[in-house]
Amino acid sequence: MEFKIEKKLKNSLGRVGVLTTPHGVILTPSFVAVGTKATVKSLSPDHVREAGTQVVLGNTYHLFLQPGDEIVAKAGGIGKFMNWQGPTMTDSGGFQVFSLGAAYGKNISKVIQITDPSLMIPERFDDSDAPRLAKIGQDGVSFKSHLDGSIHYITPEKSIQIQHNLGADMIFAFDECTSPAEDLKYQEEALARTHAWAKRCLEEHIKLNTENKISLFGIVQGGREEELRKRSAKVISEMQVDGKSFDGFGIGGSFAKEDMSTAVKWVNEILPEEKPRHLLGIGEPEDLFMGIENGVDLFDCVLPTRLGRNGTIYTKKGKIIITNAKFRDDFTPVEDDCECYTCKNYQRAYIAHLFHGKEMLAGTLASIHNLHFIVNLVKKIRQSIVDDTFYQFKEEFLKNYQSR
RNA sequence: GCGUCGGUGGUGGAGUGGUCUAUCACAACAGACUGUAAAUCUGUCGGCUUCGGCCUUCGAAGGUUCGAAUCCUUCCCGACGCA
Repeated sequence: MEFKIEKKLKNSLGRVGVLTTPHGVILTPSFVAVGTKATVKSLSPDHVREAGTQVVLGNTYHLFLQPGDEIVAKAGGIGKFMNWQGPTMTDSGGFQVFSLGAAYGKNISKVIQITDPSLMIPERFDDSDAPRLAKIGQDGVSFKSHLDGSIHYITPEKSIQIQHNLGADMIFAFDECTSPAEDLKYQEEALARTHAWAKRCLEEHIKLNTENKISLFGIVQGGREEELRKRSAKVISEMQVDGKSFDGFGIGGSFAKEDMSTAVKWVNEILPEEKPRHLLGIGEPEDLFMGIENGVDLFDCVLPTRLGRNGTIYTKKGKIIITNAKFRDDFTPVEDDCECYTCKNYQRAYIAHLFHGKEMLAGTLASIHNLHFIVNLVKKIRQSIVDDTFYQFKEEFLKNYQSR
């Protein structure tokens, strides 16, 4: 993998680059489509490509459970297996430590709405009895399969082994994505663990990466604490094994919306400029502008496809819920100037009808548009940096987007 | 004409003397969703409301009762059976 910065955004951390992988070139910043189980839900690879997507991200935990990484390896790797010819990535399962652990059965998610910091401390009295499918030990994480209840112990080494079997171009270190509700003491503990695991991931990766085809991204954590975030960025970027370090970096964690931009900035001011940075799991239009302005090169997010399947569609004037009564007789396209397959061929009334009728095509058409919308928004932002019109573009876009 | 069974909120369908504006499902309406336990989940779903309540509902009208969707009478409507 090779990363080249082509242009920088003045007075900020933002940049435009070219990331070359064994399966093709990625023009960054770029939005990565999420294909957890080696499929971008409801879309064929043709749809994904036609939406402008350059990279797809699969998931270690999910593919390990089903169909099993050996099967994917025998199929020729995740790309071949799912018939995606372009670059691929896999997430390490670190997010599942959070989503199936601390967040399990709770109302906590990747981005939470909290303004009052005092509200963020509580949680961790003794909730060790709380039901969860992921339990953290010093050495790794014990997962109870959400599919059949079987127990699986995932260590950093195991995650890397699975990811090498899956065979994506870029893989991630196994980390612990912490809940923002954890207190400082826990964040420190978890961060130490993430760092120790990162080292083990790097060691295992170097051992396995004999053909030098796979690139490993280290993940920065640290919650909302400036000191921890900066420490993590430093530790992860300086980490070396046999003179080798991480090829790129992920920025992880669950954020309060207000904290996200500061956290990203703290981290990217420290991470080495010449390596790519991936803001994990982030995705709303506002966040993409924020991330790019603050030096992020790659994003992935389930929102385009999840929102699409659930009936929410992106437009330049904000999101619309296509099942709303007013769209039942709206015979215009979702967006009249959109180039996606959905907009070129279908009316809102028809898509609304498909959703009301619970037809499978509903989620597909909505996801095609949403993925196209987000992927191309990032492309346009990239172009605006090239054209020196980033700030104008951002202001204009957000004014329209938030006008409703 | 006689007999039997039935008529419950948009629909289906519970409830058979008080805890009933009435279980539940569907439909409808609105909302949520950020490294996918997600084609999922939440809320509303008779009217009014100063959100504490108030008023009106179970085919219709009477009646019994402290109290009726629930019991009785008559009527209306539907299905089936016998003439």
